[in-house]
Amino acid sequence: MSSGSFKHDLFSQFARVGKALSNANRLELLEFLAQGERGVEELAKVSGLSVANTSQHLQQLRQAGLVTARKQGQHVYYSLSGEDVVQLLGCLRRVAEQHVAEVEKLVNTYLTVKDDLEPLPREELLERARKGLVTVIDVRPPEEYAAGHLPGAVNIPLSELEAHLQELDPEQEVVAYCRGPHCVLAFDAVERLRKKGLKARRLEDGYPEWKLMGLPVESSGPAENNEPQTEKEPAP
Amino acid sequence: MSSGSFKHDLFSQFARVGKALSNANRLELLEFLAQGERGVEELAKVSGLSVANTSQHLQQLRQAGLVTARKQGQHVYYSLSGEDVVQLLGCLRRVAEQHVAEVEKLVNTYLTVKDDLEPLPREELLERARKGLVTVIDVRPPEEYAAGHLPGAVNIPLSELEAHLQELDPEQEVVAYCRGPHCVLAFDAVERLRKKGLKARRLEDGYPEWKLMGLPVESSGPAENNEPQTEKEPAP
DNA sequence: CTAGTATTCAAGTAATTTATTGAATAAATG
DNA sequence: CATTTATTCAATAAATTACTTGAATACTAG
Repeated sequence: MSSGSFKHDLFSQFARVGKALSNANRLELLEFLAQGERGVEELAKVSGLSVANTSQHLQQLRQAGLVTARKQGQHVYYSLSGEDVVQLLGCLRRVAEQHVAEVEKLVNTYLTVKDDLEPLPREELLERARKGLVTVIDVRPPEEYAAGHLPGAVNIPLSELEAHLQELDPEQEVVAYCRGPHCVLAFDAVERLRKKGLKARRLEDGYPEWKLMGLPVESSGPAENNEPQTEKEPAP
Repeated sequence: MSSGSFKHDLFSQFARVGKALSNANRLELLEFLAQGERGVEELAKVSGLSVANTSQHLQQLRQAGLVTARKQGQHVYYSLSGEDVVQLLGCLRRVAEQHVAEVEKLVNTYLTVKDDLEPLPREELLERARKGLVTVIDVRPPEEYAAGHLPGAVNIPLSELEAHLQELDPEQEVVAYCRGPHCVLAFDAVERLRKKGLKARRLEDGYPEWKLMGLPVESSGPAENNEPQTEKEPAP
C-alpha cells in the first residue's frame, strides 16, 4: 500500500531531526546557539572540537532544520532556526531528567549543593525584581551576555566573580543565572558567593528558557530579535 | 576541568534519548505505543518488522527511558513511560514540520485533500459536540479504540467504513480522528465519506494529543489510566 | 514432564557515523 | 595579484547501528 511508504517516509524525516539530537557534541553546540548567534570558530573553541568537525556537525544540524546559517564577509554565523527548537531541547532535557536514572545520579554527584540551594522560579524572580529586592547577575561570558540577557542583569563572568564582589550589596539577595537549568556556571557562582557570606540563589533556568517564555530581554551587542512574537510579513 | 566532563556526561545522557528518536522504525513504534499499551508481537505485526528486531528496538527505547515494560504471563506489554514522552514526540513533529522542507513536500503529495478540508481544532469539536451537532468517529483499529478513545466516539475502522455508512446521519457533520496529526486514516476516511456525499471533517490531531491536553477520554477494553493528572502515592 | 509459545540473547554482516587529516573555496587585505 | 583567514569538502580509519539468523530462556498448557 502507498500509505505505508508515506508513513515511513514521514517518520524518516522526523528521524532526521532525532539524529541531529543523537550526539552529545551536537547538543552542546545547540546549547551554545540557544544563547545567541555565533561563528564557527567561536563554537569550535568553546566546545573543544576541531573547526572542521564543528563545521560538519553544524551542517548536520542545518540539514535537520535546527539551525540556520548567515554568511557575512568571510564569516558564517549560525543560530537556532526558531523558538520551537529551544522548546524541543527543553522537552528532551525534561524527558531525560524524568526517565533516565543516570541524569539524576550525575546531577547529584557533581552538583552537590543542589539540595541546599533550591532554585528560584521565574515568576518569583520577576516579583522580587519589581520590588527591588534582588540583584540579578549573569555569569555567562560577555559575548553571550551581549547577545541578550535579562533586563537589569549585571554581567559578572565566573572568572571575575571575586574581583566584582564589592559591587554587590551584602544585604541584598543575589540571583545568578546562566545558560540553562543544568549549566554549572550559576551553581558555581552561588557556591562561591555563599562562601563569601552573601545571600545567593540560582534562577531555576537559564536565559534561553526565559526568552522562550516571552519575558522581556535586553541586548547590548549586535542587534538581536527582541520581540516575543515576531510577525513575518512579506516585503510590501 | 571537572565541569567539562560533567557537561559532556550530561549531554551524553540527553543524547541517548535523541538516539532513541533517530530511527524511523522506532518513531513508528512510539506512535503505536502512544495509542496505548501493546505486546511485542502485535507491535511487530503492525510495524512490519521481525519480532526479534522489534524486541531490540523496544529495548533501546526502554534504555532511553521512553517506554516501560510490564510482564504478564508469557507476554511483555510495552507502553510509553509518561505523558512527557507524547509531548516530546509532538515537539519533534512540530519542529520537523516547521523546518524540514521535505515534510511539507511529502504531506502535499500524499495528502492532496489537505487544503480542501481544513482540520477542526480540539476546542471547536468540544463545543459542537456539546451542542450535539457532530458525530465523532474513531477510524483506528478496534484494539486501539478499546485502549482509549474520545468520549462518545463510534469506532468505525477504515476497512469497514462503507459497511457502516447507514449508521451516519447525512444531515449531521462527521468528524474523524485517528492516531495523530499526520496519520492517513482520518484523511482517507474524510475523503471517502465526502465522495459518498456526507459532510465530513478531520480532527486537527489524534487521540494521544487529545489525552495529553487532559481532555476526557473513555476506554472499553482492559483498564487504562483515565485521570488527567495521576497522583502517585506509595502503597499505604 | 513435554511440547508449544512469546520474548530475548548472541553472532555476524552490511551500512552508517564520528573524528582526523589535508586539500579546496571564497572573501578580505596588502 | 599574492597572501592570509574562515569555512567547507574529501578521503580515511575506528566505532556504532540495523537487521538477520538461529539458539536460549521463561512461562503455559496438556
